[in-house]
Amino acid sequence: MRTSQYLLSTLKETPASAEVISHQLMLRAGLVRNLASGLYTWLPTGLRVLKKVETIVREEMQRAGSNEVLMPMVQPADLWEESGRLADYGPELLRITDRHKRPFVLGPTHEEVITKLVANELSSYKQLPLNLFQVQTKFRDEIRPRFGVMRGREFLMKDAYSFHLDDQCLETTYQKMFNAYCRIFERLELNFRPVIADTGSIGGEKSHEFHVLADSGEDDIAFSDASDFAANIEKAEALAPTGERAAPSQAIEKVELKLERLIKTSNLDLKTTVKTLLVLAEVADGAPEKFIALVLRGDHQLNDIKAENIPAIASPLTLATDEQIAAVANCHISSLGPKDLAVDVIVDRSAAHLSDFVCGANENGYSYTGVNWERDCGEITVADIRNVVAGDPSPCGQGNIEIKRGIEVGHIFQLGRKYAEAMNCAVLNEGGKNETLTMGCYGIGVSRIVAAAIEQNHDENGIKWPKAIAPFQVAIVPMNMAKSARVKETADNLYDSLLQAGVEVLFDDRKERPGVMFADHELMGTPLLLIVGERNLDAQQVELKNRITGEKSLIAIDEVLALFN
RNA sequence: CGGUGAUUAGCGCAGCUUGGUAGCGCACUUGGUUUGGGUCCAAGGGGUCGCAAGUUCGAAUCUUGCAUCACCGACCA
Repeated sequence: MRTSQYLLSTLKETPASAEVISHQLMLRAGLVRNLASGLYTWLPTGLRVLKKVETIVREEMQRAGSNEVLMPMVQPADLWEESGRLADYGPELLRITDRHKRPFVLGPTHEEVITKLVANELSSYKQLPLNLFQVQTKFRDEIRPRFGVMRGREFLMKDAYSFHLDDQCLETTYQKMFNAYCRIFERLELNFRPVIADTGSIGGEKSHEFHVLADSGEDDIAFSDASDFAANIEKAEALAPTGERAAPSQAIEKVELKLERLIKTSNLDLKTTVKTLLVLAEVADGAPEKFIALVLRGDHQLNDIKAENIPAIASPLTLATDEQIAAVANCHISSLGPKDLAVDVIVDRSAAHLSDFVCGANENGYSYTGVNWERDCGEITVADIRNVVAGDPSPCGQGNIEIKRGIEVGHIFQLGRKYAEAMNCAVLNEGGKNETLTMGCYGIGVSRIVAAAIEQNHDENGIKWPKAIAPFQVAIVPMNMAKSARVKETADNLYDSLLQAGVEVLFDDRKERPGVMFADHELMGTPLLLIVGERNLDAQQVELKNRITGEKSLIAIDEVLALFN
């Protein structure tokens, strides 16, 4: 490709709307342009990268035995009615109506369509297992699209679905997909981790997320520093502290200071205090509202998901209002404490390990010191309700927890029979009986990967593409071609021979100063530059510059082709 | 959806307090100059100042409403 025929569209200045580095660079390097909130046009350079990611994903899915299909983006709302998700999915599902007033949705995912398809196509267990995938545009009407294509409303996704008669077969495919995903992210040269995940609203038993590690990521991931263990922070178990709890050594004492003041004035370690939260309890329909107290060590944070998973606690988790707290404990939230509280108390494992601790006295402006659980607070329930923090022992039993930010680029689930049951997806088994299938589903955010790759591979001059997804393999940058016939001839010849050899080459034939060309190619992240100048032509050489390492070397013109074999 | 802020040329911004017919830098066009790291000089094109209503002799500027965009939060395979 010659730049004179190409839409380069680089920008010197950073558009004000771009927050994260990948979004800034994607705009500056001319990869995408914004159309409306969460909607992007892919320009030629961006599309080249997107297609390369897509190709790698496709190749590895096919290698793992998945068949490519293509399903409509527009789906009849009836299907969603059938699965029960029309009501569940909420406003993220964009609903539309056709000219006959029939309701449709823009597909945010394709479980319904694929399950319906398979229900119609399969009739015998002999056709199983079956694995189908597509690369398709999805639409989710995100509450807050941000970070460019990282969280757009319309995005490109590879989604695969597998169908099985039994759980063991599903497990085998799940493992296969797990391995295929690892291969994909290795080929993309991304620093990634598979992470144990919450199955969330989609349901099912087993699930892994694949995260690209980057500070700008939206998810917190807990790692072991001594093993492969990694889990979404929502899912990472906080183990009970080891060893015996120390015996009470202090007498309980009431002091006239708010807990907050007490911590400040007497240099109290937060780890020797507990904080108390009041949340709604789960009650039968029609029963009066009831509350439960949750107690955490002062330095720890409540994990909403763990709390919600406790049956006694109302889901979604709802914190009591100031008025409700006053009604229960006759004090402000800052003076709540577990002693003599008129509601059930659930204590986090770490808080439960404390002795002689400090807490609120359920009386405005007063606290207790030297508190001990059984002696002063009576019966308590202990549970894991906090977020893990760096330094906690890893739940895998080896090493300690480390926390990093990640960008979720892949997610694999064992779905189970939820959709197959709803859509009546069954085959005849060996005994001639109808049997409902079990399913897996496996997603990869193709467009998000482009952004994630930039987050991990850039410097102050621009993008540093991994070789496998660079828009061009090499750019020819001629020095003062307009004045030098020799430079022009050499560059032309190099371009022709590289093109013929099937190399993706960008020939910068603009009448620009060298600095402008260098800056543009560095911004776009082309891995190799071939610099053709008078300086080296007498020796029949051109300069080769590596974008990643910054290394420059001279190379004989007739050896250039050999670089790309 | 709540909180905050923004909306003036393709991009980045000033002008608004104190109303008087719109400006700077980059980009773009033309000519010259320069040519191994974003040259320099000159001339030029481009804006119903987000939309609507109101106040006023007169509104980018003041008032009201609406829309869009972004940030923080809640939400999220």
